[in-house]
Amino acid sequence: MSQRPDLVLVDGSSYLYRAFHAMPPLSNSQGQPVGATRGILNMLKKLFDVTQPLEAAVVFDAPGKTFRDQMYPDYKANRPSMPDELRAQIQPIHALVEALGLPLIMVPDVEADDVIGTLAARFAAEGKTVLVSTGDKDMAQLVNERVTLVNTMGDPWTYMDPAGVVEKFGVPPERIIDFLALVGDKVDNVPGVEKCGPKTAVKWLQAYDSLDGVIANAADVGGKVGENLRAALDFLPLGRDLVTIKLDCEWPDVPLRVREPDTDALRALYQSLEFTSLMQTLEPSSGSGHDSGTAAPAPSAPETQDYQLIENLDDLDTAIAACRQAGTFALDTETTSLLAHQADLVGIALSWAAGQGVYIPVGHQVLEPQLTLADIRGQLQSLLKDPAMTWVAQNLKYDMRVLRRAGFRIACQTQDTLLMSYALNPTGGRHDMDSMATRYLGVSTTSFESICGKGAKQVGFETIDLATATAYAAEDADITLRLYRHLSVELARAAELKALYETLELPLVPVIAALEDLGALIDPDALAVQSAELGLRLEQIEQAAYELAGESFNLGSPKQLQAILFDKLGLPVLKKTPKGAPSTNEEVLAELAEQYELPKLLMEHRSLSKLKGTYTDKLPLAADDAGRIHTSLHQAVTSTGRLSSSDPNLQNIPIRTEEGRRIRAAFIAPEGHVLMAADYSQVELRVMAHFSQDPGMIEAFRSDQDIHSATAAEVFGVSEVSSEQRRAAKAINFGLIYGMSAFGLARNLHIGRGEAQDYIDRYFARYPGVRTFMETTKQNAQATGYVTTQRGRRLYLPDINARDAMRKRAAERLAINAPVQGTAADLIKQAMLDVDALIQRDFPSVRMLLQVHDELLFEVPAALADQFAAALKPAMEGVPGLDVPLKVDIGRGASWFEAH
DNA sequence: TATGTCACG
DNA sequence: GACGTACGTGACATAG
Repeated sequence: MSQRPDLVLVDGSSYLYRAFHAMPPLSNSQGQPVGATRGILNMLKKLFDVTQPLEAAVVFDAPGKTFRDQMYPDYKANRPSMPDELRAQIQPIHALVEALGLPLIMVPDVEADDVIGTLAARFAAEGKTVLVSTGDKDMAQLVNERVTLVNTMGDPWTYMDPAGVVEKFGVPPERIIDFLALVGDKVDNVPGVEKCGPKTAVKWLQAYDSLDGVIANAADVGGKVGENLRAALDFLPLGRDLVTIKLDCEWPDVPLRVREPDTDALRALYQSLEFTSLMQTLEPSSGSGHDSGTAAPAPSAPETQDYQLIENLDDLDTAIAACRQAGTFALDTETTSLLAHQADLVGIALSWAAGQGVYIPVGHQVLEPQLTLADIRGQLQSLLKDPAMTWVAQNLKYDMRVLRRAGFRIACQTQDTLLMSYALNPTGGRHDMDSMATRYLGVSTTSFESICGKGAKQVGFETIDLATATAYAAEDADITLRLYRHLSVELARAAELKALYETLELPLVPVIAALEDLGALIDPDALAVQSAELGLRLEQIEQAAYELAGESFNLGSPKQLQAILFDKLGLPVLKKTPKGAPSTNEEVLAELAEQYELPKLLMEHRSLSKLKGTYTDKLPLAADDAGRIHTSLHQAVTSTGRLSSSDPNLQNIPIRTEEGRRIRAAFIAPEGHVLMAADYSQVELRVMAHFSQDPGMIEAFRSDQDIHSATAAEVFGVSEVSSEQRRAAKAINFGLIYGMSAFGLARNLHIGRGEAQDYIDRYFARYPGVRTFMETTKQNAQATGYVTTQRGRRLYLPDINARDAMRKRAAERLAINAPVQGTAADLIKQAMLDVDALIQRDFPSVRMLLQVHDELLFEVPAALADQFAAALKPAMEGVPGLDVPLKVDIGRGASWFEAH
């Protein structure tokens, strides 16, 4: 074929297998198989170099069954399932195709052949020339004077036009279907006529013109093969249908124009695949940037958007079937509330292919007709309970809670783009869908605010008209699926981050969802009593303060306070805020309180008004009718891997002061239950011991010593440790975890800098492994740009090589702290999974209630308390990973206060 | 919305 | 020689 074709179609699925078997089993340094990827990449580059078409498509089989399986249950029945080494290469290959600027097409329910046939027929009908690149002989049926095949696997390439088909098969293209039906196809498990090979088939077709002719004259055919032919007569029409390539598939009308390659995306892919020789073929990077682990967004090539409103059961069936065929689908719920425990379903959006999505309204308060939840329940449930299906969500926990609340059971596989992004780079940007669409896909999305307004004027999604709702919701599902495809490729490039996501973060979602659903039970009356008492005391303090100040003022206003303390009363300014104003924080007030009366009152006022304003007044307002508070535990917020809690924050309930502990006493166990608290003892220091491998520190934990006393004995060289020495050692141990300086330690302990430096020197002399750990950690961070936890969680530190010394030192402190804090977070997350499994297996009546960084809180039936405690302790202490033992302290009681 | 402060680990 | 100096969160009140 000498002239340039108008359209080039690539049979990706055929090449996938051929490249896989043709190439040696290459893998890169990560153990990732890359042989087929390399083969297909080379083939595509050469093919498009030579042919230079304006339009093209690389077509792959969509996952799942096809219409042929419906026609013939044994279709492809003896084909072994795809080898794992090949399956692992599919996503990278798809990503490469897109990065090369080639349109990638997969259509559910049909095979790649059918899509190719349909496109070839369509273009040929318009008078355009088509080149089909395939290794599959069945494709010969597509050949005509405008459609040519090329097999690029051999050298030289072999082209097949109509004359070539006759030459190769002995029959013209329009007889190929008949030919294949007679011969059969072993690979696809389509039987033909027993003992009828190509020779016989050609002979018969020449004699009787067509398959119909052969069938009509079957009685005349002699010999054993004739008997076989007559035996096959019933099957032959079906066989013919099976080998016939569809020319009229439905498919997403995506543009087939060949785009410029996306060099940034290619570079990222080549790098991760370790195709280093190909890196040099790319132009220099356009971005200035520091690579913090995420590839630059792909070019925002215009995507067609096919978003449909589902108004009847037929359309619903079609959409559900498409999801089922695809096997992987995005589902996004629209609801009446951001609070999952009071969110009712308003609608469901689904997407099963890029650019496609549907919206199924079930609870809009509009006049337009819509289905009801009852109408869709069966179909949706069948999808969600099917372990062969994969549901992709953005913030899975929310949608999971909403659907469970609506009565659905979730038993399918799940994925969460929020957590994928977080695992890839916790500080790489926000992980909400709009931010991720911009960052990863280079597309901007319709924001919820632009649909529903914001602030006080915001309206519920249930009031939105169906067309607007469809455009918004279907896009959400579409983008979620596209993000999933993108993030899957990125995660495939970093095995340990993939494992972190798959084995820790994702399995934790249902555990946290259940814990949020349960909610912590409080005693609102006790809090109300405390509020009233605090109110009285605060008033007394205010009156006393006004007298001392000589005027009344707002004690809660740092600004007014500054004026009174420093301007009016002339107290010394001990410290300034970052903005340069005189500070009135607790540390300052405490020092001033040694000499003056007013600061002491202010400290008490601050403390009590905090308790009242944040806890005793507010917590009762957050409780539901049953008196339970459903906090949100965020899994993708912190830089280190910890959870965070909000609305309300239950991870900062007071404990350090007596008045504060009264608030804990208002968190109670329900009738017949106890609250059980299980704390990891000194977990961060144990992590430090593990990382540093310091013999002294490890020994202290292995022999279960009081670590602060042990540290004091070592540092101060005494056998009897005074309480003052222990306090100092404790401050050093904590400072250690934070990346302390002599200045910080001095301030904390109220000692001189020299003395603090002396402590630090002595500490490092006794625990030299710790100093080594700190130095190597910093060096590693400087070399790689990030630090890691025991489970491979990564924190990027862009400032680690900063010129600005202050920023550099701040990054160095993070380099030390993040692996420690983050590893502790990894450990307790694993503990949550293990304990959840324990509960499901042996203690189904026990409920996990809260996680507070190193503590888990449970509601336990009183009768089971002993048994559960006995099982809980080894479960938590048994979390693997450290070279020092973990220790768990367990307490229980009628309230959280008593459990401690 | 920014700031200062303080509750927790 | 000066500079700024311990990690991670979320909520509240004030003030602009």
